[in-house]
Amino acid sequence: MLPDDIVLEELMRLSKSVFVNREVLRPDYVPEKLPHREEQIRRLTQILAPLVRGERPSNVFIYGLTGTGKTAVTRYVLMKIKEYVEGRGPGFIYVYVNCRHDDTTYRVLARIADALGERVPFTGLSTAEVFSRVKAAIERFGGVVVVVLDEIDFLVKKHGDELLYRLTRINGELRRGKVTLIGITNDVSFVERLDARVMSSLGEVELVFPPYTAEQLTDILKERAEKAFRPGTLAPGVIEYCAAVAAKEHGDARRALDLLRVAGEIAEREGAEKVTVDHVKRARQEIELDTVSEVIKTLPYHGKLVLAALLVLGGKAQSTGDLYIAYRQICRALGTEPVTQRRVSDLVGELDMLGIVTARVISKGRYGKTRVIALTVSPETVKKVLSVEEGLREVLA
DNA sequence: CGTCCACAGGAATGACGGGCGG
DNA sequence: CCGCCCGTCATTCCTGTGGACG
Repeated sequence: MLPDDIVLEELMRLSKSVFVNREVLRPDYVPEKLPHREEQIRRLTQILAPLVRGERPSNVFIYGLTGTGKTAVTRYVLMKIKEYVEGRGPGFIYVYVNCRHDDTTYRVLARIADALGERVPFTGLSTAEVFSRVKAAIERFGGVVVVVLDEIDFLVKKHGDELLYRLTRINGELRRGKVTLIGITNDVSFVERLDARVMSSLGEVELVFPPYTAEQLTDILKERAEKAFRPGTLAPGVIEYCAAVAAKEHGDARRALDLLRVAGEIAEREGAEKVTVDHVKRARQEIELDTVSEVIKTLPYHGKLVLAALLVLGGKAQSTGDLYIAYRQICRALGTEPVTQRRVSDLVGELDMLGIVTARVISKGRYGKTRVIALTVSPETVKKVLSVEEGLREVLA
């Protein structure tokens, strides 16, 4: 094929695409406009304004459910302040850490070190060593370091608040340089479990992000769709449908944007002229399949078996004990040594955290206290993903 | 109104593999 | 290469508890 033909073919293909710029719909895209978050932007800017003078702002604690714009607003405001400060005064460094991904003390510290230009090995050092390296790096830098700890509840759930405690006290130990912490969480109950000393320090200022309504989601989607799609490629009602679905799931803008993007991708794959509501419906299924297989992939082997046991029970178990019995049967069928009930209890907790199962503690009075466990995704999806696993196809049949 | 069930979930511990500094 | 430290999966032992039953 001649280069000319390649170019022509590619141009033809692109001109038919429903997208002009699909990046705009990606979750990590920081838009120029953040509809219905004006108040939060204003507040956060006020709080962080001391950065302009090279001074340390108060620590900030931000609450709000997933997809309510916490991360986007925080990054947006910090980016803008950084641009403003550029060449105008003392600079500052900002570090963004997602604690869902970096969920150990070590990894969080390594992230901070990295942003300060201090290379830290993957593993091998003691956390105390990394901590003192971070401190040294901050003193060398000498300015304000803003540390954003997103989804901070993950870190605390797994490793307690020790790191937080140390970070909130770090300013007293530093001879030069200052640290401001921005903690972000979507788990409100998490606050109660936090040490009072940490909370009073971390929560010097608090900021709340309410969920979006369906109408607000529609605005957000319209805004982005204009940049993402070629004009006239969205069938009527598509945006409203995405907004309605996401509004039902606690006003999650990320979900709404994902839905729209994947629907577009499906339409494009089929060479369709327009994105329709039907594409959105299929996008829902595809997204569910993706998230479920992603989650299951990271699960320990016995975690998968526990999930299989739940499937055998029709997607819900009245008690951990019931589930454990079903799990043991699966182990027997596979000739695998079962783990203890204590361990299964933790695995259930893990599945709950990952959001593919809900586990509510209930008390049945005289008949004990247990957890009622139910699948939150469609059993077919889980079955499809689990069937890939060695020997499980037969067990599930 | 106390008891007592069926677990929840914390704490300590260990085996294991991976990775680094010295 | 050794010794140390890490994260992960798992065990053992344990204390705590909401509320129906007696």
